[in-house]
Amino acid sequence: MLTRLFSDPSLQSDVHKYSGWAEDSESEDSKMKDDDLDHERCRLGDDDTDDPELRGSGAHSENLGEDDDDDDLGEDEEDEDDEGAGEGDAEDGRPKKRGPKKRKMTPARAQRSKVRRQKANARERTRMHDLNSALDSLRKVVPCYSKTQKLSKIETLRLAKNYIWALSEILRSGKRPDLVSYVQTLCKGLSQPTTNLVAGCLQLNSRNFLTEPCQESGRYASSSFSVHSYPYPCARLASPHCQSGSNSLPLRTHGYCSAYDSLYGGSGSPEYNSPEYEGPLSPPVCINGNFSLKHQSPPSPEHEKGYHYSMHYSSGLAGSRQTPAHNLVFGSSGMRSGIHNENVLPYHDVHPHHERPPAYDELNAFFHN
DNA sequence: TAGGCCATCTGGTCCT
DNA sequence: AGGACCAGATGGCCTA
Repeated sequence: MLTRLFSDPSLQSDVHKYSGWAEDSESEDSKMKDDDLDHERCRLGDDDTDDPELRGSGAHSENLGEDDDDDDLGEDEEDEDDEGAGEGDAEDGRPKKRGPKKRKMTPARAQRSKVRRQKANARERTRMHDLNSALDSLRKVVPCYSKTQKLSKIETLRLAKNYIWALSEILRSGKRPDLVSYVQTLCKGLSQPTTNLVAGCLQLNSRNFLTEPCQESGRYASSSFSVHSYPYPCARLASPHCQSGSNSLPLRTHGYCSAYDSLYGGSGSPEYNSPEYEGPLSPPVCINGNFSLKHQSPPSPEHEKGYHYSMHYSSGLAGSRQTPAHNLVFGSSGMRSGIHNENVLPYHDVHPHHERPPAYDELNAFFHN
């Protein structure tokens, strides 16, 4: 909010005045910005110096505003030592400047400073790009991934934290968690939109909680949230072919898609190579069973063995009735139907092994026991 | 249009 | 001195 407040052009002059006060000098960045012609924030530049050492020199500045009587000091004053500026500060009630005397800003020094600043900017950009790349990598291994509707940075971190926590709890307890608590754990602290997104990715909107007997798979039909009987969704999501393919059920919502898109879209789907998606899928979070990391597609008897405990979505879920009590927090936007996890592409197929979170192997082994 | 999110610039601080 | 890291400031873009 403060940023917003400061963003108000009507307030910016006051903000800069404040900045000048707070930093006991004119705004140095105004000079720095002058050096960067492609940046719009050069608006305050009135000096060709950009050496931070000149901060607090008491040089003239519009930033100091109308109450600053030092404006008439002129540029000559800028090269004076701190004492002069300090006295001026004292008159303004500002603390006397301490520290080494300011060195005169020669053109050579100014040029060096400018280059230094530009290099620092480039490094900072690179650093932030690396950070964003790492965040993208993280997005791909949390239970909800979409290239079209990326989680925000903060939501990615929150979800990752929750995910780690949930997996840790699974390992610690040695039990399959309750579906509801699992989802609640994942979504703890997330915004409502993100919660809905995650729930959608997990195929867990309200209707999923009111299950009808599984009519298609016939395996995990249940009307309860039984840990052992409820068909947990695999959150291996957002396939590269996440399109409303002709052979896919309408699973896509708000730009993300579920594992089912990949299932029904399949490699043979015309949409499979949609340029919209090209990254790896999110890992499975089939907490009701093993993580099926070694599944192959198309399914084979080995696969059946592999996801013996895997989630199976009931087509009946799509049309199932729901009661308000089951609405939970997920809303109803993310409902999908007709989900068969037999068709879920194995995580191993879409995630290079080196990208697989280490926990998955352990968890996979665990659920195979 | 307000608010959220983001990229970028910037100066400060700490460390090598 | 220079690099890494951080946080504040700012403007752009997007969406409800």
